[in-house]
Amino acid sequence: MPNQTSSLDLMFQALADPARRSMVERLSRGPASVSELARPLAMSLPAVMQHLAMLEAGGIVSSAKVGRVRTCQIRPEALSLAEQWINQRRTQWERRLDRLGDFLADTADEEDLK
Amino acid sequence: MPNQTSSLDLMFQALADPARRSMVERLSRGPASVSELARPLAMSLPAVMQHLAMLEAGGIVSSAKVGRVRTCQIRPEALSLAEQWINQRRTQWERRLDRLGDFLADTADEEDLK
DNA sequence: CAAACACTTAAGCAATCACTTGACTATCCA
DNA sequence: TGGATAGTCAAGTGATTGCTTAAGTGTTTG
Repeated sequence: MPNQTSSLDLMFQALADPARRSMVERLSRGPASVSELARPLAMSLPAVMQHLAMLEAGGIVSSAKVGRVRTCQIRPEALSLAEQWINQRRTQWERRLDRLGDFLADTADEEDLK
Repeated sequence: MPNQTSSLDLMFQALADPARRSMVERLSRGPASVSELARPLAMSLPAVMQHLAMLEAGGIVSSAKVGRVRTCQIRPEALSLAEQWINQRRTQWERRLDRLGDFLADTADEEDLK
């Protein structure tokens, strides 16, 4: 059964692998070529290319080729999209806990009046 | 070759599926049973159980069974871990852009002196 | 021009994912 | 007690991942 993949799917999927996160960490310090990204990773170049493709599919990285060198960059808008999704869930949950706390406090006050 | 999976792997992996994100969205409004989580999803209960297992493996959700009902909850600490990782990469990139901007501005100033 | 460089493509393989159906096991309620 | 309810286990299937090796394609550089 085919997964209908949204942009958040591809984004989180892209971040779910340590090799890809290490590439993102490297890129967060500035642009890099494919072989620079590959250097610290214990795998073949084609493997790195495949990871790069997933990062691009997730919108997290963009790249362009000049001569024989492909240079890669982070796309921070994409990262902030993922960040926002998580943040919204977390704060929604925390607001709920606050309301629950208020409710319990009110109930306690009413108890005090007795 | 076995993937040595870290907690961030499992976390992002857990968030990379629309069914699982919909479960998290539901849970961010408060605790729910397994069948409540399943109701809006067009899939069998066992499928939902498998998604739940991945959410628990990622530390995003915890659950406990009382009588015949299993009640699930969000674990916001886990969510904030993922949020922090993303936030660190994004801000590191943005700081770099700022420094680059300063450098270019300084260079322009020196040009002005000529 | 020829060799080195920086990728790129293709094919293949084992492991994991996202489901399914078909049992089965405990509650809970009348 | 006996049937509905809520969940669980197991096995199987097709698609996707995460790699590999082998064989290219363009770009510099001596």
